[in-house]
Amino acid sequence: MKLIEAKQQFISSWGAFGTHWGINRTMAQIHALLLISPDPITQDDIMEGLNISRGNTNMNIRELINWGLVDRVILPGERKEFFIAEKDIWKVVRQIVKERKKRELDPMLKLLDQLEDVDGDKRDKNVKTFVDTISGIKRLGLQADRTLDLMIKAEENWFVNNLIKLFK
Amino acid sequence: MKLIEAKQQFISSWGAFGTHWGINRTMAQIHALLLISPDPITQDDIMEGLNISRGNTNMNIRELINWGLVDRVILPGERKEFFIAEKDIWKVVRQIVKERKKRELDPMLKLLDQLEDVDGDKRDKNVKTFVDTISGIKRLGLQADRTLDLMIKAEENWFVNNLIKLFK
DNA sequence: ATTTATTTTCAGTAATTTTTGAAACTTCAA
DNA sequence: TTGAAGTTTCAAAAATTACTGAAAATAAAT
Repeated sequence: MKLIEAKQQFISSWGAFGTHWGINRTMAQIHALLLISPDPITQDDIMEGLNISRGNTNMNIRELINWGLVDRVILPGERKEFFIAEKDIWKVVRQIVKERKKRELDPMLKLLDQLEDVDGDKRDKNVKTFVDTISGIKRLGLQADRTLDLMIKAEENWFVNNLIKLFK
Repeated sequence: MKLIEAKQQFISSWGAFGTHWGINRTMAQIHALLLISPDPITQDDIMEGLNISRGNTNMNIRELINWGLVDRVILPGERKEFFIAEKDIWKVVRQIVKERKKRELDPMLKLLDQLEDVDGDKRDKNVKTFVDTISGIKRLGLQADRTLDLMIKAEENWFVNNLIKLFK
């Protein structure tokens, strides 16, 4: 397969993949393009590479920067801004885990705390089922929380090697 | 907080949560409603509980059944079909992991295999960056694949206890 | 067989999300 | 300052995704 063709394929698939995980297609595609670009590139490069508008490009780059996956770089002598993605995929994953945990898991746990102490008699099976469900989810959530925290701190090899040892 | 209010809150939040993970809002809400229902319920119960149409209800129940999260049950003497959700949240998570792995991770790994042997000289930095990116993702994907396979097979306590030990 | 209850399908509609592009804003060099 | 280059914003349009409801299909009862 030719490089140009493979790049297209990768960008397109990465975009489709993103949509299955609640990430918008264009954002994932910009990320893909940056991942396979050896050097920093500009907004115009991205617009051209993906055939998208300036506004769309700008918004999604900003979002990628917010997620901590992309950095703005200023090249000496250049007027335009350039962008570059973190290439170490393990760091990328840790960064995504960190952000999603903060944005989703933490608020969910807070909510579950409130829901857990609903009024009513636990002998009422409606109350019991509700409380049991909420408690079960909370317990799982707390475990995920702890595990992910440790994962975020861990070094790739340390984590992976241990997992391999553990499961072998 | 009153039970009825807490139920509403849970259903609504579970729906919102789902949308962040590529699951459609209604499907997640139906799942939530079933999780907190002590006894099996009918399509009409769901329609009424969530204020949605028959068609929508039917489609999303079918989807939940496909995901292995909900079962159809026939009650003796009843004409209508009833539905019930798996209540053990650890089983639910394993089932979701299993399905998403099959639907998303496996195809992605297959694609990466193809993309990895792109034509061209690795001394060309465009080729090198591309291949390195693809290889990095593939390596991570393979590790995730193995780990998740073991997780799917594992018992809750076994897995969690080991992780806790590992990270302490 | 016919009627009645229930489930499924799907074309059309509605809601939501994403994208565009032009105007406003900012930055910097002359 | 002024203006050219570059960036950001956001209302409107387009695209995508989800939902409705009535008709068709299926299943059970008489």
